[in-house]
Amino acid sequence: MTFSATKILTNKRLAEQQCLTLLETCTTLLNLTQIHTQIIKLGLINNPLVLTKFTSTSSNLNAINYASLILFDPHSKTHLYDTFLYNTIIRAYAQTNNNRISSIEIYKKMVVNDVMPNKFTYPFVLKACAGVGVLSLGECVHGCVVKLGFDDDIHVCNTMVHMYCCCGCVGSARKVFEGMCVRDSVSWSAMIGGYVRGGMAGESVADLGALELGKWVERYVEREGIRKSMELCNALIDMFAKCGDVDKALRLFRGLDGKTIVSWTSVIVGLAMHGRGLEAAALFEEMKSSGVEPDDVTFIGLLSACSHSGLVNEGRKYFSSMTEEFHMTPKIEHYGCMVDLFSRAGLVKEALEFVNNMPIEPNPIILRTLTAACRLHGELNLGESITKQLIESEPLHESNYVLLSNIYGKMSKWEKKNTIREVMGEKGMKKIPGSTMIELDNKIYEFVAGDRTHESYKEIHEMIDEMAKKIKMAGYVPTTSEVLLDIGQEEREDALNRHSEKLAIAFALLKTPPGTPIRIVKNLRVCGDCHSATKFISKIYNREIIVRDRNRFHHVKDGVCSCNDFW
DNA sequence: ATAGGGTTAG
Repeated sequence: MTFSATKILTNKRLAEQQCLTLLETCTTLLNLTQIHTQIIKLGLINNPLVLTKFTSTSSNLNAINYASLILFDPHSKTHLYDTFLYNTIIRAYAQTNNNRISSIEIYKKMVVNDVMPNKFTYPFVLKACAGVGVLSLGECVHGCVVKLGFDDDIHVCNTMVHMYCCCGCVGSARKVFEGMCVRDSVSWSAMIGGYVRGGMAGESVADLGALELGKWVERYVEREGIRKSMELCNALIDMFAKCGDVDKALRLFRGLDGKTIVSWTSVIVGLAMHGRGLEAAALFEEMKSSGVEPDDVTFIGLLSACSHSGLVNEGRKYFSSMTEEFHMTPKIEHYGCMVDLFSRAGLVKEALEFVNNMPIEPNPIILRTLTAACRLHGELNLGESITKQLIESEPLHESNYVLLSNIYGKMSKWEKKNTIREVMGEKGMKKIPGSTMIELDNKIYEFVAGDRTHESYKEIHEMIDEMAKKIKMAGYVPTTSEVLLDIGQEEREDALNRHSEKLAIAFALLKTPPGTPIRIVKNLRVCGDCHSATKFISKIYNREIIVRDRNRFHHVKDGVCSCNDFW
């Protein structure tokens, strides 16, 4: 009797072990189905170890899907482990790239089935919301957190900060952050990361103030003696670089001991944004000698650094070193960087040849880079044909139409250009209007082209006229060919003068004492004419002008821009 | 048995 009981027990344990081993090696859905049958047969459906294993095979989407089937399997009576099981499945989905929405679906089922979420549930759910980026959903979850009283948990709050930041709502993130009674280094990294990304997303309000805010954050962290973890330092480096003080970022980086690949990559990317390609390349070499292996992200940073500084040969060299020296397979992103490198440097033929010889199909992003280069360097027919293909493959992507319309503008095919605009109108698409922001005396001002609503409208326009006269005398030639409208020369010049960059600069010249640096933020890429005019203005008015573009910084001083005209 | 933050070209 004793013997057989032991035997059954041993068998059970053996079966359990067998299932665990099977799950360990399982790769396909078929295998999973078989294992599931086995699990039911062996009566292991309520075995927590087996179920955990089932759900934690998270790298395998099939396994996650199957695990969620098990959860709703009529054979399983999972009362004891309900919350835990839901949590593991929610976590598994939250960690995938494309199935975060399932994570939220499971959470909803959890609520419907009256299974109580616990404080471990919410970081997963919020992470999924952050990944999906839907604010309303996140807000709803926030409401549940408050209702259940989990808003006093530091982990939950940290993820809420992260979630709001990812949804582009830095203000709400800040509110949660302010409401926390204890903040640790994770809270700060999440908040700093939010300000940085807020800037990148064009939520310029955050990022204009961010340099001052950043300094304040650093002082605060120092004063409170908050542990400066590697993640926090890397977030600070990234923030200072993206808020315009790349030297500060470099100093912080130099002071780090135990630099990780993320630290190196952050600072290389930072230098790239500021057009300091040679320094980025030098740092890359230093990194190699210090024994840190570059990864694919490092190469994106490095190649974009070459691209933004016009270092074509270096870019080529580094691209081939990826395969030859580091035995990596370049991804579509790296090919994209190379196309961008050639395009910026005006080597349209090389760019085209490169695309034709690529071992993978170019994606729409690469094709758009190529057509933009075609437009800029006069290969209009080629540009037209590629853009038409793009519209066919992505009929809902607004920038394809803008590109084609601009190509027709450059060809002076006004009728065709108008047709495109009409098509866009019919489809309810609109070109994003260019705008420029500036912060003066703690107030944010936003300008759009031809703005007449501003209180100082008259003064600004007088200033612009004066600016135009002075810089023309110094040799500025308005690039009227960039005005893609069917109008005469004088009207073209006038259209250029009403660009939002020029309005903001004129306003700053009026309102700030001589010699003060001017910091402005654009939502799109800076236009060629404004770039040229800014250089002249910096010299004549003796001002340093720092322009933050959609992609990068331009430090304009004494008639020279840090981008060396590659952007 | 289960948790949070940092790097990515156009």
